[in-house]
Amino acid sequence: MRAVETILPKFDSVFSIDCVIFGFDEGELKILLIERNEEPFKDWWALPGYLVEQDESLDNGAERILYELTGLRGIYMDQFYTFGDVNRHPQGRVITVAYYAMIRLGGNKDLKPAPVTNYAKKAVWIPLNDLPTLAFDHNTIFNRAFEKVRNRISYQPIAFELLPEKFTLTQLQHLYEVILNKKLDKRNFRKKMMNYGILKELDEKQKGVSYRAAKLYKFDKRKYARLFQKELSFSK
Amino acid sequence: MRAVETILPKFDSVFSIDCVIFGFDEGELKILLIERNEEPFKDWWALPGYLVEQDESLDNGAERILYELTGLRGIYMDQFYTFGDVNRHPQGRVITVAYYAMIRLGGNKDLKPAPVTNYAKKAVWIPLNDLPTLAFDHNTIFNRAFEKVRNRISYQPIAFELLPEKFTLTQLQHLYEVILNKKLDKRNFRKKMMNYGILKELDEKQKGVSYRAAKLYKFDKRKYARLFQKELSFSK
DNA sequence: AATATACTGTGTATTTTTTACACTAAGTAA
DNA sequence: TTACTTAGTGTAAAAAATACACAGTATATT
Repeated sequence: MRAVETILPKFDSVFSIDCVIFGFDEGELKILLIERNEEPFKDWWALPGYLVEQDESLDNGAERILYELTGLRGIYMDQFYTFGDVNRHPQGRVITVAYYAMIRLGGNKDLKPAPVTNYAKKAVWIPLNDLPTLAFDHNTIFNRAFEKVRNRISYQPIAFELLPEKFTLTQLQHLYEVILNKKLDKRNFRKKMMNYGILKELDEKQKGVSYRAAKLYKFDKRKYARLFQKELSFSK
Repeated sequence: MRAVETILPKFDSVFSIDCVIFGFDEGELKILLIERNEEPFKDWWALPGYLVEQDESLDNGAERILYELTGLRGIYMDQFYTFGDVNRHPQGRVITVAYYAMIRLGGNKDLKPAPVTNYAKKAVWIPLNDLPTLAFDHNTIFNRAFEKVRNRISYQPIAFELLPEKFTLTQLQHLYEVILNKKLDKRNFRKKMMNYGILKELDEKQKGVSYRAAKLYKFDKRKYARLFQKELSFSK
């Protein structure tokens, strides 16, 4: 990068990041919403998001926002679209870069219940079916994120982040069914999942159920990473 | 959208759009580069792109920039990623929203040779293999765009925009081979393409070749649009 | 101890899709 | 007429996706 002539104006941008954070709990898909504590849209429900600091990259900003609301770090986040309609923000031109993330609810010990920030009064997990009208264009942003996730899960196993560390195949299948909104065939589902080669069978069984306990599985991160190397390819 | 309390500050953002514009000519993939006429990076090669106006949406900005450089309107452009590293722009915090587009070279009568703008001295089609070092982080942006295109074309027929209106199957195959950087099997390729059901066979043949002329085909936009409805789906 | 309950875990046959592979036909140029 | 160059075509084999049903096992109940 070259030295800047001092004559050039200095730019100071204002833009935001919004995060669609998916969680899965009690058989339901949820997203994390905040109740805003600032104008505009004070007291409205909104996606977690905020203006980006001058000295943080987009990815870092997304991580920070997630951290402030959940206490979690190091979660994989995917930047999926940038929204920039002229009137999307009442205070002027504010474009927003949108990310989605998936985190496990239920048994995540690091997950804080309350936000570590003051632009949100509170943060709450809301089932997808009960989404209220959101501030700004956040409903649009959510819809796009969900569409992206639904699409992607059809050919890439991205949903593991939503499950507890140890899970049964039935739980995994149920998660898929909720995301895709359709019933799947048990045997074919298992065949497909095992074929991905990213599940590790544990010597352990489900506990606390009043019927035959299922085997537990773990998600093998190393093999998962390798899977992503060999990309889709056109036939010869 | 609610009325804004006058007490709130007014935001004025500065951000840019950069376009990776693919063309295909004489069997080669090219992209459109400009030679910059402004600081910073005056005289450097760069992706066509500029600061976005306060009153235009992202998509409109992308369209405008394409128009200013090529004289073309109504070209499909896909927003694929937003780049926001802290130091990517020497004048301060300027994030850039990146789009790619595909347009037909060779026989496109509306395609102007020279830019209709003054931030670029000239605009030139450069073969992908000869790309120079570009201004800002534009090499990174290009790489990501190309990766996206390569990936996407493996399962969606997005390359038609690059060909002349009437084309032979061999030309189409050649285009695929260049993008994917591998040889494809002629019979299998034809089978697959015909199966998409978006090609219309014309009662017309190639002209001016010194060997048996091939049938010409046209791309059927209506069927193409319909194809996109039925999305990828997980097996039952 | 017997029985009811509820979910686990498994295999095979069929269909569809993908892949591999090579020669004749048609037009042009000499 | 012949040589040259590309067009155009089919089939068999392999791989992947789909459809489909029942016995096994842990727990709870009586």
